[in-house]
Amino acid sequence: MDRIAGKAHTKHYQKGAFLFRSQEKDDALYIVNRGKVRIYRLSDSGKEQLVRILNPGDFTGEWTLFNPDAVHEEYAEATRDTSVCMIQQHDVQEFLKEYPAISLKLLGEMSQRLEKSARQTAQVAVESVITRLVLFLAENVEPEMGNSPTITLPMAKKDIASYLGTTPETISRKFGELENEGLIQQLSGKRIKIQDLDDLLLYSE
Amino acid sequence: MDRIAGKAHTKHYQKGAFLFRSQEKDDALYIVNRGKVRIYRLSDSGKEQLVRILNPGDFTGEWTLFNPDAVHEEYAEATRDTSVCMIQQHDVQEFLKEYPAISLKLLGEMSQRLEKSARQTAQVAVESVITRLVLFLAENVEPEMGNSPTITLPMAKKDIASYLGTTPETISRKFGELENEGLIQQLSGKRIKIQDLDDLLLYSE
DNA sequence: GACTTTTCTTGATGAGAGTCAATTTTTTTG
DNA sequence: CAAAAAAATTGACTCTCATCAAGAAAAGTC
Repeated sequence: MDRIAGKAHTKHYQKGAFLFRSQEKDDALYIVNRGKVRIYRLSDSGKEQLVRILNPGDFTGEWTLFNPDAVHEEYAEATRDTSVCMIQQHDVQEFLKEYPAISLKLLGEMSQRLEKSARQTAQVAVESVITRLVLFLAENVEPEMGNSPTITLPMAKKDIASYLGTTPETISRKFGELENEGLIQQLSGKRIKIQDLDDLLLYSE
Repeated sequence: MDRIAGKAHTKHYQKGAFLFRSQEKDDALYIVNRGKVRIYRLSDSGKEQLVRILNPGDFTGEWTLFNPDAVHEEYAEATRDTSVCMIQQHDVQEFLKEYPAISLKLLGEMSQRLEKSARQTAQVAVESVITRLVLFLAENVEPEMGNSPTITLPMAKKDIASYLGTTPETISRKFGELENEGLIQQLSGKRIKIQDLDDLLLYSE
């Protein structure tokens, strides 16, 4: 373990700085220590699609890691002051050869991410916006509480819009619709009260 | 290598048979030997979204492999007579521990698939159908030829529709549109002639 | 706390794409 | 090769959602 620790660098990024940009050559693995990082893509026409948000403990960069020659197409932007642990491709490969069990862990993580991505593709492709929003809310309820939970949106509404492949205007209207139907209540800030989770899920058809 | 060969079973599926269905407990890795397999998902409302098509050499089942307890949400259907090599979760894990280099290969494959999935999500989310179709065609040109290539559609148009998150009717219309614009010619069967690849790509805005 | 900036909301309008239905073409099968 | 099944096409209609614009609210900054 010390071997790899010796190869890792800690880097700090201010809010708004990029860990990497699309098309840039880069072959490091980034593990977030502190802060928050948005991973997104840009279409030809300049519209962005949020891929995911990295919180402490999350990592990115596995693409270039195992496909060193190819360019990647994502942007990684620190949305607040962030520190990351950065390990070069070569060192990671060495490390994985030495500790095969880690590869299995990594494969597990990757397959989860793949599953999530496939699910998101399917949702964006075939579900209406209201359904996507409901499913998004359902995925983000804190598991603790019962059937009438209060949730905290994990990102700004404009980011939810981007993540769900729609616009802030539409998201705003859909939240309004859910509130009119008595299914949710928008409390202050990012807090949302769900009246009845089952009812909410039933609404998405 | 013999160790794993001993653990593998060969199974045959007739056209229309399922290797597995959504929600079914299953923890095997499937490697396609011969034939063709459609991997797809169903929305609540019953609409399907094609995730990918497996040809000989391709594999699936990695999800349950590394997340044995979770249920998967995909359907794997043989679209012609198919034979697969099937290996149980436990045996794969043993095998990977014994040959760590394979894990690295697998990680490479998974990260490519993840990249492709993310790209597809982004496209379905923010691009118009005509743009998605053009990008799909561009991705499927055989690399050999110059700027006026002939391509063979890798799947039925209805599957392209499903893959691109739209309907057969719309795909049919968009192909017609491209043909009217003089950008492509639909030859017999699944063969398409592209007049000028650059022009085609420029059209997608 | 006042100012600036970003995010969110609301309205009006239009276009892209889905749905339903009927026909034609292609592919499959015995 | 003929019959059956599946896939593709075309037309008419509808509707969800994006866009543009303008104002309100919230968050961040000095």
